Amino acid sequence: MPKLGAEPIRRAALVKATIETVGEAGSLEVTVAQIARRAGMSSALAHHYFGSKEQIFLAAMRSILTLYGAEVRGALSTATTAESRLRAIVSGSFAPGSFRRETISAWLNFYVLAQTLPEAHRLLRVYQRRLRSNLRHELRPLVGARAEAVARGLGALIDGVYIRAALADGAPDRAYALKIVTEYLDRELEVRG
Amino acid sequence: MPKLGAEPIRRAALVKATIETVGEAGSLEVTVAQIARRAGMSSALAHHYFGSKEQIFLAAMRSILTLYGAEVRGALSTATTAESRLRAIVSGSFAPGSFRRETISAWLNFYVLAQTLPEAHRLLRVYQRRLRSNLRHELRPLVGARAEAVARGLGALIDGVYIRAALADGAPDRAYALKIVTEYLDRELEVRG
DNA sequence: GTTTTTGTTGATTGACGAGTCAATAAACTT
DNA sequence: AAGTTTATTGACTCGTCAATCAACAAAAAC
Repeated sequence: MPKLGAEPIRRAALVKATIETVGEAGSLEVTVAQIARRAGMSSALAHHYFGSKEQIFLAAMRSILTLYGAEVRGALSTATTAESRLRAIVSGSFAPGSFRRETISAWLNFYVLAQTLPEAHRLLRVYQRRLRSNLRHELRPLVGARAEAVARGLGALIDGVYIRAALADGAPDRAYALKIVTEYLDRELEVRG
Repeated sequence: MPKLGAEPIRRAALVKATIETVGEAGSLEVTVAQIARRAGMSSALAHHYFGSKEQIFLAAMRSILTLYGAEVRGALSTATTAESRLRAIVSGSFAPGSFRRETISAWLNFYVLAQTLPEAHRLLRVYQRRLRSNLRHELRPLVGARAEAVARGLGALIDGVYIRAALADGAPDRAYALKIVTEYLDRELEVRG
């Protein structure tokens, strides 16, 4: 029953299934067969399109990072002032598309993958650098020389809130996560003297 | 060559080897044989003392959390005022005994383990609750009603700084990690009006 | 000095899983 | 209609690894 032009559809289905499977299992120790079954195909086909399990994981990770980037860009698109752009980056980081149970769990696992797989490591570094650079850029006019430090702190705090959400039971509380990070930002933006 | 009273020595050696092996591999996908070899014994003996790989991991995780707790308590022992105690908890969190490359990497992996293993989950929750409760207690006289929120923020930030250190290349920079968290604390402790 | 307890391992079992391959089938090409 | 390309899978290979077991060794107990 070969429909032509199946490749992109199959690849997308596998990426989606990978995130779901890893997220649900809470572990990278999932089999290609499990992923393939969830994506509605044989494991042989998964290997046919991706070549190896490693490549499947990398594609899934790229997908997560791409989605994340898109959500931040989306949030940024309506913001004009430095402060509103800053807040857009933060709230974009917790957009409902990314801040989901399985996505967070998959994210955590990909973090671990980056310890082993150089390409995964590279991907994560690119994301981190871009985030920090964006934050720094908007922070400069607001906190001057402290921009670098605040950008790093914000980045770390976002990661921390993420992984804590991975461990919490029940659905991740978006408003609550946002509140923690926003309050940090508020403190830093307060005029002091 | 059976030396008597070997059990506690063997167990300790296995726990140490587990942390090192997981830390170096950057993954939980290490074999019992690898761990046992590093600890200088056969894999059969590792199974003899721990029963299963799962139990070995749990013992290693308990060890990490115990060490962490001890370092925080140690730092606390010399502090008297609320603020100095608060700072002791923070700097204790980055004590050189805990804030090591392999320990951090192992920590991250155990975080993942907590997604799968209920007992690991429980252990992590106990640690988180205790940390938050300690922080809240010292924060109360300093920031009043904000104590709860600040305690949560600090906890998340510490975790975030930890996992970022796991990804950084080179030795983890203790002073730098401490600086990020300390500055957060400084902002929160500033008198505002 | 024999029995029991504690320590220890090599060899084996049994399961599982990544990746390959040969075969089949439907579409497109000429 | 014959040939080519794309899609698809069941069956198989080969390696790996957790866990078990039988056997051996030394100390303790009796």
